[in-house]
Amino acid sequence: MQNPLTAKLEHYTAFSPDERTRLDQLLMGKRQTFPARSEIIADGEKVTEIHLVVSGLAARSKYLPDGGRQIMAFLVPGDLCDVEVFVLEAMDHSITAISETECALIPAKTIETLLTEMSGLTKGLWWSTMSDAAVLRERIIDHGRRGAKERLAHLFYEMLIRYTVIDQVTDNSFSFPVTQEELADATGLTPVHINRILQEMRSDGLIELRHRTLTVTDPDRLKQVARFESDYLHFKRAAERQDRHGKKAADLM
Amino acid sequence: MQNPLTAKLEHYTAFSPDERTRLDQLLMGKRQTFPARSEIIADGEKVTEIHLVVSGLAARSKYLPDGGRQIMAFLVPGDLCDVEVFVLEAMDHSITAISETECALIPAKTIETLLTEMSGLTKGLWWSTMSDAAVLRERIIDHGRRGAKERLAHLFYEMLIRYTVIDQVTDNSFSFPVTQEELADATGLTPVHINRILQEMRSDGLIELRHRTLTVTDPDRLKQVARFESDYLHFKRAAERQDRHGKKAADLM
DNA sequence: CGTTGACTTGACGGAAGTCAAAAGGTGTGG
DNA sequence: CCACACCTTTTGACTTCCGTCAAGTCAACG
Repeated sequence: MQNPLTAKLEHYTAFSPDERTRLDQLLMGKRQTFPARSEIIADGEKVTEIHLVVSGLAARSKYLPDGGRQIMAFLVPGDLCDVEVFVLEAMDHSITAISETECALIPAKTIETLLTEMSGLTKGLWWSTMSDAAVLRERIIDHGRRGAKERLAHLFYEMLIRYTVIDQVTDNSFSFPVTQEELADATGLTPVHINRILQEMRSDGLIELRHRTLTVTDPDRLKQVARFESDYLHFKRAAERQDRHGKKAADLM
Repeated sequence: MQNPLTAKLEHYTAFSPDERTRLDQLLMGKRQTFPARSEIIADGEKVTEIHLVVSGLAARSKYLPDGGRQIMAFLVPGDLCDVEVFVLEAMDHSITAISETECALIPAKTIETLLTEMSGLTKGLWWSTMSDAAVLRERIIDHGRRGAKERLAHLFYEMLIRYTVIDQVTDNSFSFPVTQEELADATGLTPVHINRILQEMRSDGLIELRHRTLTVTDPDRLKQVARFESDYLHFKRAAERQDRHGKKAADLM
């Protein structure tokens, strides 16, 4: 059978014979087979090899504290499990085998070489893509497994962090000029329902949203309500470096 | 104020002074300001410049045929709007300004240079990230704006295409060894509800799901039920090249 | 043939949607 | 400075989709 990664990528572009050979060689290395229902990569794991699905079926999923589970994507042959190691300190979700799944392992060395030969801009663009994807994954969990109030709370808390990172938060307040209808569009709820939940959150003393400004009255409790658990925005390094912005952002997580 | 892109990326890694200078220079070029509620990038547009939000607030969103709208992500200063042009023929969603938003435009030339100096593997990895993100975005629309039946239908149709691309579909049938509970985890529904919907779909003559094999009895109608509209998997080039797999995959879209 | 895991069925409850109308803001032009 | 239009927010009554709980069936396998 043809290399499924090349098969997939050729739907996007044509490769030179040389490039194709190199891609094919990636699958020639170490292989590992995982039985059905086993964990290919655990949540929180620090991955050093990239896993590529060669046969079988796997899922990118997240286990929630309440025992629930959200599958964010199915991985079929040709799909990569953990490209995000380029950015992430550790996995922010797990990869599980649905049926018996065989993976090709692409060694860390190959990858590190790539990183060093990349320009700062390339890295920046790529990281941007990957951290966006992390936010998207979290939003899927929101929509799939969290109630309306949790969902809104989660969105607000996420925005609090993201605005903190770019240093535009003062006294837990920041400009967030969205209408209730736009909040509805973002959370997959209706404007009417958003309105009712906002009232609840206000009377709970969690937030204020007035004059296009969001004030997080009680960040800790908001975080709790949101079940904001994972460090999915991956600002760990910032926390370690303890720089000006980093310290503030790290405090929130 | 500091360059918001650098500010954000420095939370991930340290840059050399040289790299930082080059990143900063990106924001020194052309700028464009978009009024509130205007479209920064239209769905279907072919973008030649990368847009970086410098100030204001924008949203990555999709307008649905029924007039509804799903916001998939908010874009704050430092966020890139359209890195996906590296893979996509055209945007599969639109970017709209929520409040007045200023963007820095990174010219096509800068980008093309990057592409040529990238190795095939790097491209492969990056594309993989980006097409995964496209699938994630579609899943958010599923969860936010589609009912249970549409959601399941959409998942099935997506899997049909993805398995077709890697040439593992015969007679609209392919191995899809998931339990109803796993389908529930993937769609954000309950196993019980999945069961009832599957029964409906079976009696509608849309699909069969038995013995770990999914048979799409009526692909056209399944696609309709799923409101599967966008070409979000971006196999256009395959369609153009009319190769063996491509022709089949293209027929589905 | 009994155990296990997946699937099926029914009765009931609740979170969120729908529809419709009123109230509150905001900006523009007279 | 008022009046008007328009948009956003708020409120209430009613509906529906989907979740919950719980029991029961079916098929595979040792």
